[in-house]
Amino acid sequence: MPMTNKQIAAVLNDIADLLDLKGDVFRQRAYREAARRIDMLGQELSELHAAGKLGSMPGIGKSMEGHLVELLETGHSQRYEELKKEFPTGLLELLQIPGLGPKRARKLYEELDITNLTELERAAREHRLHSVPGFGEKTEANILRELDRRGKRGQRLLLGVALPAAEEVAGLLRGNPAVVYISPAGSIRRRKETIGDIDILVASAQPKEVMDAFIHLPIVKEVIATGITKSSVLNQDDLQIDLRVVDPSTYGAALQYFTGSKQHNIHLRDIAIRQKRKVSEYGIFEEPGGRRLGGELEEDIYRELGMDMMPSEMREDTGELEAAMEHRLPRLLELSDIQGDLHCHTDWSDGVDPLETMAKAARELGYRYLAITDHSRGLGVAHGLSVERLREQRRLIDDFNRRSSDLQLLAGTEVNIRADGTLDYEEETMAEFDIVTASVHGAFSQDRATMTERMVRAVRSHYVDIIGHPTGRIIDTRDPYEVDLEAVMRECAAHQVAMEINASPERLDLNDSHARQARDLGVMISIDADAHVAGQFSLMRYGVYTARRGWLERKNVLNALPLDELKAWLAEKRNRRR
DNA sequence: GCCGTTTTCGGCCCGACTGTTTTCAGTCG
Repeated sequence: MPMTNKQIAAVLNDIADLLDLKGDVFRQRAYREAARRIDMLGQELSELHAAGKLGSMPGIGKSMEGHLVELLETGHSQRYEELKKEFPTGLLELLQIPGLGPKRARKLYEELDITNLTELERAAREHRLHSVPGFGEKTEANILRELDRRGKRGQRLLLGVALPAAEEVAGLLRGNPAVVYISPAGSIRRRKETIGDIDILVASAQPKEVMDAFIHLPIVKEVIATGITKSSVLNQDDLQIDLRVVDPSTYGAALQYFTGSKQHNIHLRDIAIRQKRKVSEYGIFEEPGGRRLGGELEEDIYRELGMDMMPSEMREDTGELEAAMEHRLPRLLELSDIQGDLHCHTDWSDGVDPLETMAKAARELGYRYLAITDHSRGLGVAHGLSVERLREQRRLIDDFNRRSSDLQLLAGTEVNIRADGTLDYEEETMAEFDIVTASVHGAFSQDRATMTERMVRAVRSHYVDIIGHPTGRIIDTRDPYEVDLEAVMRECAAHQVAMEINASPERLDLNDSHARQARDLGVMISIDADAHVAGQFSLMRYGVYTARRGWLERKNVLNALPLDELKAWLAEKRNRRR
């Protein structure tokens, strides 16, 4: 069993930390960059290796390729083992304390023989730290405070929690006359699936007034810090929200900078240097001389470098800067392109609302179609539908469609993919549905080969239109099951089966990089809210964000098709069956 | 260790803040 990407990235990051302790800054950066690339990769390294394509990855040169091959084939790295002999491994824990970097961690090791967090805490409590040159009273107190906060700190926030909180604040401040521009920034603006900090950027010539309004908002429970350029508060849900104020003349440059990602900015500035330009959060400048070329608008930065402006979701340094330079950025899917939702549940299975209520909510969103896809009979916990109840529900759907001119309901199912890859209804029942989503709901712990075979079998059944939440992950709660996703994708492409981006913020499954891989392999994507109550249709936007992060265009998305084209797609598939 | 519209050698983002400093190193985002 070869190491997974996550495991390999963890080893490379450890090596980077160890190199950092040695003071080998640039080599450290190379390892960290390789780890980052691997972490974001849409497919397993072992597959790339098997295909002989490891060396073609950007940021991976001859040496790194050698390390990766060694890790994949032997499960360990000689370089790593040697480095670990130079420093006690507990020293790496110290680097996780904010304010403690490689230089000072090493100093603590050399001067006080501190080799792990426990020893650090003891030394700090005994006030031994400030005997080390460069460590004073405050540093010691800060380290103690951070040690104390450790453990209490929660996980990263889901975008589905962070974005509404940021939008609420932005909405409340937008009407303030001192506010010229306002926008959430950082990973929220890039619509990453999880968020570290909630950052909001304001352009104003009267920062005092903005800060005053901010810290007195009704949603503010506690003011953590307040200054002229930056303030931090806790809202009623104990979420920390940071607000920065900049002068309107530098707003674009600041928004560009604070949106990131860090890698995107580093690469952007590197390109700027080659063009004898300098980019900072204050603008874009000519070098030498420093004449300012722009910066009030975000577009200024990209335009002055000869690039098209790219959506914030793309800014992860995965090729968007090159594409922008060559004027070949994709035209990303928009929420308004979505014509309907192909996956929802009613009170017939484990949903809350009746079918009529769900249909009404879909109509209010302007959808042209909605697939009713309750669970199949084998899923007892979710009140899966028997064949008799399916027939009954079908009559209800037909009846609705006779009365409705604007919204069409499709009679569907979210059929369970059993452990052996067979589907949960007989063939003659499967043949009656307008649309079929098939999903794995149990036996998650099968080995990789079994799970892959199981899903491939479902794809080949000829009755399945969409594979639902294809990896089964729940963010920060349940890992994806072991499966050769690329093999499943190839099968989907060959059999005209779409894959889902489940838009529920705790799923987002497929994720961004998988979605991009699916697109590259020619797999259609269906983006669905998987609503179990009418209000959840609005979660669709999170799926669209994920699709945009995966560079998806309208043509890649099944439910961006108008109803007649969707029906044609489904009919073509049904004709293939014969 | 990576990379190339100056370069196969010699670079590798930029600015702010903090705490410890008499002018700056370390850390962070």
